[in-house]
Amino acid sequence: MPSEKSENGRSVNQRVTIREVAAKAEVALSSVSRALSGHPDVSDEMRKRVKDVADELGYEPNLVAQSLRSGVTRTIGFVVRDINNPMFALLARSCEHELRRNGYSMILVNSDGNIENENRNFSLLRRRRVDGIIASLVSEDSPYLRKNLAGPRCPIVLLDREVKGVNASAVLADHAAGVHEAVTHLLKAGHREIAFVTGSNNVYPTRNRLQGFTKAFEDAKIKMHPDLMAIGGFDAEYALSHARILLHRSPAPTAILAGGHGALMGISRALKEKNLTMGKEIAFIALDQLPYLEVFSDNISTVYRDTEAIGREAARLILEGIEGEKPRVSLIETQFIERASSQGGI
Amino acid sequence: MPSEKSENGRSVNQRVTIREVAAKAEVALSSVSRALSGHPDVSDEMRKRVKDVADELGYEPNLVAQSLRSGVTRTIGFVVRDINNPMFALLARSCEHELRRNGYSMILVNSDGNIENENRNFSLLRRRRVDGIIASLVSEDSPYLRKNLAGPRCPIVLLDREVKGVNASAVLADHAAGVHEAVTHLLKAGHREIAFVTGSNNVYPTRNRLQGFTKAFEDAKIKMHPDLMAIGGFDAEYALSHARILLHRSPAPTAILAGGHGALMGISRALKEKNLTMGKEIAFIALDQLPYLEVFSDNISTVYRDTEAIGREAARLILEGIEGEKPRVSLIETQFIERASSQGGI
DNA sequence: TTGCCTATAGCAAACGTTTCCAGTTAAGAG
DNA sequence: CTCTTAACTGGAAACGTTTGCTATAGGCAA
Repeated sequence: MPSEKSENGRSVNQRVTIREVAAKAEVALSSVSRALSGHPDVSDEMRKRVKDVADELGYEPNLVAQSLRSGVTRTIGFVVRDINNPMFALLARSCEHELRRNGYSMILVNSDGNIENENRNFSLLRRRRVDGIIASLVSEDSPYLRKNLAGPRCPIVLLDREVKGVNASAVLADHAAGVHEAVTHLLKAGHREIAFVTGSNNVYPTRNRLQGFTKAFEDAKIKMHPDLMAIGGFDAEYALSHARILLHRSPAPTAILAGGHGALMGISRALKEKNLTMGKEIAFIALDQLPYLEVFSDNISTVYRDTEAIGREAARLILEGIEGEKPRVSLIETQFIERASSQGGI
Repeated sequence: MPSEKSENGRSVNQRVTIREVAAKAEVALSSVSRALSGHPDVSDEMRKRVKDVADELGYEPNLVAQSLRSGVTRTIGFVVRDINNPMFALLARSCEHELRRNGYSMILVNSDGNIENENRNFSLLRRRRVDGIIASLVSEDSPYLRKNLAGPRCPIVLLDREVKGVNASAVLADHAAGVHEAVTHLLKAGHREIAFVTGSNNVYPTRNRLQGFTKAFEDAKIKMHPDLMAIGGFDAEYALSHARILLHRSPAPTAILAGGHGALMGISRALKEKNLTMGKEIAFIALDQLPYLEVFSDNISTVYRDTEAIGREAARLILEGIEGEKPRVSLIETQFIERASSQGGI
């Protein structure tokens, strides 16, 4: 009968360890470790012998034990503000790709837009002893922030967030430039009643976009209407209800800017309700090139930024940090891309 | 001057360990461990004392050490075939949510549709000693498959894949039913030249959809045209080139089915090239309710399955497996949802 | 020949937990 | 009053690696 072959005296269920490799190769544990990890103090003969035995036994090093001993987990934590936003999928993907290329794995945790969850996520990553954390924070003024950004003894990269006084790298998009370009375009086309729906200004993108927005008006020496701004929520519900209100205003807005995925959803629903078509009765610009737009709505004007580049850059910054370099801020450019939806309305 | 306070005699850079908690509370290491892990053999007084000291010192257990000792990592590996498919984002998200709710973290690795990458990914997860693996395989006949599915000493859940003779759970969608419904609908509307573009049949969804497709013709006692099927690639390029060919056939197809994200992309581009509008000159059905369709293309008829439910179910199956239950297969229903795009063409 | 250096190998102590086992105390039973 | 038992507590050995230190051997210069 084909017995549960346990040649080496151990149960077949046990995974093979460095100890068994050492025994079979008749060398010391330390030699196996060195031979396999590429340590210089190993003779060619020893290395070959150990590698052969390791292959033969199908030895796969225990990363948990390696981590405990060496203090390095080769794992990066990615805290994402709200994974509902499809941009994050793209970003996380390119980031993971770059990290894996460098021998790191990524643990992705989602805060669902909630500060308490975010705090728990940071704690989890600290307990897991990740080598670095990439974070898209829910807000820049959470009470846990100091602890979470200063506490961990690992490099941190913030995505599109500005937190003063912490020693973290950051990837910031230059939203202001793109928005400035977009709004200037609208003003030149004769628009005056330009509405703007976006999330609250406790995060950098909102503030930065606002800067570009107001500066465009200033540069054109045109007075803007503060009551056309709905600054307060990134979710579709907020955008929907505020878009409804804005559309009932008189004079009605002739153009409308959507800050992010939720705003895009909400506004497009509100427009449909009132039977308004983007690019005809009203000009529309999305302040983010959301990935799904490429597919079916290739007529939507956007302020574009290269999301995959942001992910890659975040990965590079965290790797730099791990190698001991000083934190730094990396600026990503944005650009207004004119398509059909920003026509009309005038 | 505010010196680098090192009250406990250790460098401030060192993380606090169970040892320091034990010292400060003047109890044994083992008592601290038991008190914090909820072990029953601990007096109330001891538990309080330990917890107070732990809080005071800001002790955060080292999950790496816990894992090494206990053999449990509370980590699930998620091998995804190709994260380009936006459905996976949704699926992974709901899965991660369910896992985190149960105290598990998820490591997501992407195979980019490549068998070698997939093999490396499995190896990585084994070395990380994950407690379970959820996998969407590149193909069902990769040479590494036996090793990767039988090798790891942990439960496995396959997503929409059938691999005979391995002891794994699976979440399978009942594509056949939805496709049967969709094709029957088209046949009743008078369509005869129904084209079908999808990935190769070395994965279950293709084979299963094909079953539903042919059975619908059989049940209607109508002969189908095999030359209207393009079975071979999930990527947009494949779909584009084959859709072009199909559209030049004579008689031209009056309806076209897209199997998955890539097919949808490719076909819609081909239609645009020929200036054909879905629901007018040609009927169109997407064999997957892709998340972005809800947003702008709410007129696309689809065969729907609840992607988030699939993610949740995968999480539950893996947790079951960890608790020692036998692997099992869970079937998810699909359903034809008629919208405007499946009109016309006749 | 002697001494020193280099290259390599082995031993054993970590890393931070959990858990088995044995010991202590106090309470309850006889 | 003694014995048994229950309820805890402490000590120490794991878990599977890496790594500092020591030992050995051979080569080479003096």
